[in-house]
Amino acid sequence: MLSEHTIERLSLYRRLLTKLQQQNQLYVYSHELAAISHGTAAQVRRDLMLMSFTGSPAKGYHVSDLIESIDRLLDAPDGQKIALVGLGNLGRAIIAYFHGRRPKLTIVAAFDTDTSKVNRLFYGCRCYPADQLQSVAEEQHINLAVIAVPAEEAQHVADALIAAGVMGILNFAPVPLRVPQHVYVQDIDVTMLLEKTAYFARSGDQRRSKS
Amino acid sequence: MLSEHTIERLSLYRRLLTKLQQQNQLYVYSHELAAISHGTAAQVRRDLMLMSFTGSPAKGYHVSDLIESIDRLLDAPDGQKIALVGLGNLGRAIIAYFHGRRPKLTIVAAFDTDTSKVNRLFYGCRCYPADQLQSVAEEQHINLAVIAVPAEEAQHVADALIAAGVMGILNFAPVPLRVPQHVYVQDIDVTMLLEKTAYFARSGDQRRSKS
DNA sequence: TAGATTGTTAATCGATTAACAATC
DNA sequence: TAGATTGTTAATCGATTAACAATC
Repeated sequence: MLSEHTIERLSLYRRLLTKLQQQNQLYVYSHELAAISHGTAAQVRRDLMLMSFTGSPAKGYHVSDLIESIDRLLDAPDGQKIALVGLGNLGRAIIAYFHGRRPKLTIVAAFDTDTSKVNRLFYGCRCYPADQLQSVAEEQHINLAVIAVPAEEAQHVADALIAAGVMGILNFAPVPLRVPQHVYVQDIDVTMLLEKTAYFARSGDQRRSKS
Repeated sequence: MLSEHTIERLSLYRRLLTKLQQQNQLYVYSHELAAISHGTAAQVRRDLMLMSFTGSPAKGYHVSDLIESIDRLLDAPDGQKIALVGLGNLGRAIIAYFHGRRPKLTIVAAFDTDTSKVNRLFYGCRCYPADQLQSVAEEQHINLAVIAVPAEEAQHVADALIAAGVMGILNFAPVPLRVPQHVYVQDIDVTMLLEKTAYFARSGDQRRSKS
């Protein structure tokens, strides 16, 4: 099927396409799309070919048709519900950022152990006590989660989420989660990425990374 | 030189090694280190070989020697100074998290446009007005930066940082920064990664990612 | 010794890049 | 038509994995 890299780039293309659509630009060339992923025109053409989307040599690709195609691939028709675990600074940043941003991806429940946060609303999203994680996630048919808790709690949280039926996890905790094969985990390890940036800033390497 | 993937894994190995050292474990086998990067023992051996670090078939690798070796590679002898631009929820999460965590990587200055934040201390780090970004970064010989501002401001911020001599940027803003070749940019695009997680959660793909 | 692990090379795998006829 | 871009295949590149003699 489609590789991780291709999916990443399609997500970026869609972001640019949406902006172009707002500017009423009808068509786009592969080299224009290439900029947003720091890629090449050939790569864009290959990505779109993989999803069987075709353009014309004269005009390029039709913007809104392409958005529709990417939507069909990336979005679940009925949307996907997300649980956010951990309402510290990071958790609040995430809930604030995603509020109303991607209609097909909605944070429907937040969880924290802090009783001063429990039962309050954060950007329209209710905070539940952490010990109701599994039951609430199960009831609401949540299938995605963002883990923004300290490292020590992450595995425990992941276990509860998976028991509740969660299939994908965005994990900010700097620990390698042990999960069954059918669960997809995307780690975001800020410390590691900062250390890498520090290294390449010194070594003068000119490569760049998208993650 | 060493690839990005290798540097990423060395950072993770060091994290595990530090924990083992605290537990007074003297030696470690490659297959133990492999777990933290979701990698294989062969990969660990190859990574360590690339940095000319050797172990013994009987005991494995010497924990504190290996930490020292990785330190020598990843850390600048005198440390590196970091500027944090943007003190919203995300910025505060970052400054709180890194406070006292990695001695060789210190956030020495924060910047924000919000006058209610300016001149206050955040975890011992002073917040300067955003328009002093270039002058302060230059004076303090800052060579790394974390960008945690809205997308529209990110390019402007990056330009000022680079003019001040910054060589590496950890960029949370969802825009492709245009930078000169000698500057290393590590993007952390949470929206894109969440969309990818949503896709693979549905498609049942069992791969996993470290970023 | 026997057995597990190491260092290192060769084979495999997958993604990117180059190339080019076909198209508008 | 002339020129730029497309779809698609082949070549290149780099990283991972497999293999195995040497080592403790």
